[in-house]
Amino acid sequence: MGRGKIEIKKIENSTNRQVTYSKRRAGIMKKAREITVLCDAQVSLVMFSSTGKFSEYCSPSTEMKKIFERYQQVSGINLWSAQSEKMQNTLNHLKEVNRNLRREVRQRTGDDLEGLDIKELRGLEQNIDEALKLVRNRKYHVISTQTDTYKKKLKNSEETHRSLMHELEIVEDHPAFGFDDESSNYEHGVLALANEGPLTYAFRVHPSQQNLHGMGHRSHHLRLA
Amino acid sequence: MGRGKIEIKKIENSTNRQVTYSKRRAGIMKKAREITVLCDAQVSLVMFSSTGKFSEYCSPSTEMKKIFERYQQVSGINLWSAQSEKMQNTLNHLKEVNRNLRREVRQRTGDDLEGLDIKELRGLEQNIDEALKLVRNRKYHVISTQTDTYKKKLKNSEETHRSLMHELEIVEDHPAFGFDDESSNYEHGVLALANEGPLTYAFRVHPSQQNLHGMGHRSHHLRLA
DNA sequence: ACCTATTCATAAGT
DNA sequence: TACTTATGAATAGGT
Repeated sequence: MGRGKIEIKKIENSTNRQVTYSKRRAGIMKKAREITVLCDAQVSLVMFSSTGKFSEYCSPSTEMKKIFERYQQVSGINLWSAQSEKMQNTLNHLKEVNRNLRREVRQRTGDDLEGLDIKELRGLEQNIDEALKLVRNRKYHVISTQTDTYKKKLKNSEETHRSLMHELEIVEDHPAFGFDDESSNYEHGVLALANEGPLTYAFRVHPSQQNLHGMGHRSHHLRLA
Repeated sequence: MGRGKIEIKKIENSTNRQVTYSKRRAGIMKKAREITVLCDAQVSLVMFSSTGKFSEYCSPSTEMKKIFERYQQVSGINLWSAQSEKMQNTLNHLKEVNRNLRREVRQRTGDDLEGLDIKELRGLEQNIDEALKLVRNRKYHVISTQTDTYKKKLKNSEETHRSLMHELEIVEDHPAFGFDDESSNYEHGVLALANEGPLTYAFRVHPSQQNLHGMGHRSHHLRLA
C-alpha cells in the first residue's frame, strides 16, 4: 500500500525509517483504538522507536497496570521478579546485619556468651570494662557540670536573698536570719544520689520496632536514649 | 475497507463481533510485526477479547518483562507499587531497627554518650557493670572447665607415662625418672594467661555487611563471635 | 475459512 | 513535519 510494494525488512535510511515509524505508529494506534471500540476488547500497546521515543495506547476502560497484572495471571510470568529479588536481597542483607547487631548487644549485656572461647571472653571483658570507664567518666562530667550550674544558681539566689535581707535590715533595722554557706553539701548530695539511687535502668521500648514479621526474636527492642 | 464503510462503535451482534475481532487482531499483529522489522522498534501488544481470550505480541529482540520495565522508567508509573511498597516499608523498618541497634551498641561501648542525662548514664553504668560481672563469671567458668579437662588429660598421660616407665623398669630393670605431680601449677598458669594476656579484643569484620548502600554509617560492622 | 468489492493505510514524492 | 496521491493492504459482508 503506497506508491509501490515494499519488502518487510529494516529500512536503512534513518530519516525514512523515522517517517515510516511515525506513520505506521499512527496506523497501529488507530487500529488498536478501533478494535477496542468495535469488539469491546482490552488492548495495551507499548512502543519504543529505534531512537527510544516512547508511545503507548491503552483501552480507556482500563489501565496499563491492570492489563499487566492480567497478563501476568494468564501468562504465568512474574514480571517483577527481578525488582523484587533485588529488594529481597537487600532485605535479607539487612536482616543478617540485624541479627549480628543483636548478637553483639546480647554479648555486651552478657546474655549470650555460650559460643565464646577464653580469648574472646577476655577480649569482651576488657572491652566492656573500658566502656564502663567511659560511661563513668561521662557520668561524673555531666554531674559536675550540672553541679556547677546549681552552685551558680544557688549563689545567685543567695546573693538575691542577702540583698533582700540587707534591704530589710535597712528598712526595718531588724537583722535576723543567718545564712549557711556550705553549698558543697549540695554537691555531695547529688553524687550520693547518682551512685545510690534506684538501680533500675530505664529501657525505652520503641513502638515502631514492634511487630516486624519474621524478624523479632525478642519481644521488644531496646533503645538507650 | 470492506464491502461498505462501518461506523466505529461496538458491534452488537456478538458473532460478528468475534469475527471482526479475529480479523482485526491478525491485522494489528501483522502491523506490529512489520513496524518492528521496518523501523527497528520494540513493541509489546497485549489484547483481551470481550470473551477474555488473550493474545500478545512482543518484538523478538526483547521480552514483555523488559518492555514493561522500560515502560515503567519512562512513564514513571510504578506497576507493582502495592508489592514493593510493602517491601519498602519492611525495609525502612529494618533500617530503623538497625540504626537503633547501632546506637545501643555505641552506647554500650561508650562511644556515643552525648545525649544521655544523669539518670540514663547511671542506668547504663549499672547495666554494663552487670554485664561485666556476667562475662567475668562466664570466663572463669570456661577457664575452670578447660582446666579440668587439661587436668584429666594430664593425669591420663601421666598414668600412661607411669605405666610406660613401669614397663621400662620391668623390662630393663632401670628405675630412673622422677615425676612431678604438681599439676595445679598448670591451672595457675591458665588463669594468669587469662588475665594478663594481650588486651586486644578481636573484632571480626563481616564482609557480607559491607557496602550496603545507604545503610552503613560505620565503615564496618562488628561481630563478636 | 474463503472471496472480493470496497475502503483504508501508507510509500514516495513535494 | 505536513500534504498529496497512486498503490497495495485490510477487511466487511457474503458464501
